[in-house]
Amino acid sequence: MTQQRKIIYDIICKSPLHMTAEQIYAEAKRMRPSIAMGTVYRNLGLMAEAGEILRIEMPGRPDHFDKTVAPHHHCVCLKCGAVSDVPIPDLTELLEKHIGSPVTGYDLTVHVLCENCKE
Amino acid sequence: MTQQRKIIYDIICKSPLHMTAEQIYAEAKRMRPSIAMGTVYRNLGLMAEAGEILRIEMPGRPDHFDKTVAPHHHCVCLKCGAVSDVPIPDLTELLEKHIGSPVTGYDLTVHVLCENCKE
DNA sequence: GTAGTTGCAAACTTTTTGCTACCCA
DNA sequence: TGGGTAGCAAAAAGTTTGCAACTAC
Repeated sequence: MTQQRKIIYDIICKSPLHMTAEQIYAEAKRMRPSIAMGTVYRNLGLMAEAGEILRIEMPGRPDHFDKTVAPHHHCVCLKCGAVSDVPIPDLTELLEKHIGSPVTGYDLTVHVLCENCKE
Repeated sequence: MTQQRKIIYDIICKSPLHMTAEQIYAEAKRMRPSIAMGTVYRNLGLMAEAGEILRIEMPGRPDHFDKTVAPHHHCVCLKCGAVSDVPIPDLTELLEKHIGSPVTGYDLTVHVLCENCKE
């Protein structure tokens, strides 16, 4: 584990938000101005693959990253783009019941207006 | 409605598949070799916005387009990337019940192995 | 005639990758 | 001292856009 990776990992762990690579980069740059975007992406990818962090993908938006690696769901605010956790049980069984064949997994993102944005 | 738009619309309507812009472009080019990718994207965007076709977005994959505009759900084959319809009821109420606040909408893509790909 | 559309190419966004130099275990 | 990284810059993939020429009505 290099200094860079530690910085990136700490940013994710300390933040209550689910940040994008861009946001993590900006934050990391404050602590180590020489850090490169490529390094951020590379380490995010490696940590996500190793199961140390969770990559949250959703259509049309940059990936976000979550310190909570246990499977769970997320919502995104349609106005500001903020991503947060949401208490929904696993839907695999329900989906299989309706589809009638095995389901490998699924992507779900709930659209909401977050507290700040629901004017 | 220009010739180009009509060609694009017909391709979508005639195909049982949910094609990508790339695939639609390839098909359109056979009928009108001078057509440009930009024209395909522009018309897909315009028709999707007008509600004449449905844009299917999912993380990490190109958009697909569907002639069925009524809201419904889709699955994607993890092996070949083919997208098809899937009979799942609307989940808005279920989601709101769990979350406890209004839900504007949601993205759901079910991961499967399609008939051809389930070894 | 003119508003809208084409084809082309360039720009854009997000993410990945090739490369050389470097650092540390 | 050699395998894994960093930093940089270029590339990749998918999509959008600016613009001059052209179409359709």
